[in-house]
Amino acid sequence: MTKVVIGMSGGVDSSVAAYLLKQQGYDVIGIFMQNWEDDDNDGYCTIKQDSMDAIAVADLLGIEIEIVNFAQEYKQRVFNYFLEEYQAGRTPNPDILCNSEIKFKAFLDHALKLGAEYVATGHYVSKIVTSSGEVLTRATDLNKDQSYFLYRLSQHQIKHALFPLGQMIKPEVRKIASQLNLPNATKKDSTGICFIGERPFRQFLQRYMPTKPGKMVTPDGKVVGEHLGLMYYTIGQRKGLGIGGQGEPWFVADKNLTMNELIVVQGHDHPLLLKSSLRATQLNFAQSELPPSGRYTAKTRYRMQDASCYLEYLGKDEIQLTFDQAQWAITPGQSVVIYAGDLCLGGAIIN
RNA sequence: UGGGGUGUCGCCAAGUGGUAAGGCAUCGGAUUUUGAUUCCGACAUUCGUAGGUUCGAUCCCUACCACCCCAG
Repeated sequence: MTKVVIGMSGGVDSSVAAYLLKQQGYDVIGIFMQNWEDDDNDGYCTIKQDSMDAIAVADLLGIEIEIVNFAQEYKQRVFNYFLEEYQAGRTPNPDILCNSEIKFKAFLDHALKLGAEYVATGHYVSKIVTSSGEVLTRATDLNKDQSYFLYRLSQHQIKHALFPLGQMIKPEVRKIASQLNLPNATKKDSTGICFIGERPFRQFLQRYMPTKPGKMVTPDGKVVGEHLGLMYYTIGQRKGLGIGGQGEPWFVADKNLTMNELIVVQGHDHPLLLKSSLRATQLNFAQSELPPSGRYTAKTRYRMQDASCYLEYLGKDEIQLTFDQAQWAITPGQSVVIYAGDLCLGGAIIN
């Protein structure tokens, strides 16, 4: 029997995924990953509840479950980067790194050591084999598709991954869960930074980065408010600026690091919020051959529609994408993920 | 000091003798494995203060206060 280690988070998705694997005849072992250790008791920590749910589900399904702690690795490989990026005024996506560094690295290594052939998760994504290797493809449930978060996986990582939910749609998953009487059948979908969870974000960041107040200015230099520190804001952000007064809402359009100024503009469709091209580095493509220059679609943020664009290489590790239609709030630190039809080819980090 | 103007929710801002629009901000919720966007909901028994006229005033009158502008 092929051995599979599945990451069980305590949520419905990974629970049903575990069930499906078992149905498919795999030798399934569940592992609950603890990747964050809270140094305070602010009540946002759901690890205890989640691990109990995972254990309850494993019991019900009749599979073994083990708890492993990757908090060390998470801090070193994900969280430090996360903080560095914020310090630099960018907006990182830690969950993408968490996937490539923890779930499909530390965890994968652990699984391989246990003699497993595959690691599985409850992600909504599929994969197929092409002449130049295995590639991820969009999930059947386009609404839940998580290929964006997994674009950094390498050939080796994809090869050893199983995604039982790739062809499922969420309502089916919920239905199976309730038919099985899983305790988490109606548990709310989790959101928030993976493992850190939902908590007041600014407060959380403030534990690691001191505030550094400055001015909020319009593109022509008019001071319209005060900010607490450029790292607490992201391009396209509207909420939390506190600028009242006349007319349309205000959005963050840019940051001036040297002046410590936040550039804000009024109106959702302000031209400064729309850019038709971008450059990105830290390329990652799964297949052995780089995709040739040409037309693809790409998304600049999770939950954005991917848009058609032209890809060209500016160097060994830099690409430029030119979109047919300007994209809203392209943000340094975020990832662009490139698709060819339903194939998720890979992507890079926006500069 | 004389002349003029203004004073409505944190900020803009309608309004009228008949019992307070809207927008921004804020807060709550929905959506979301990046607290971005988007969406929904809440949000002035009260209209600078004190009197008066009136069945009834935020809107009319009087005084006062505050701020702004022009004179000086």
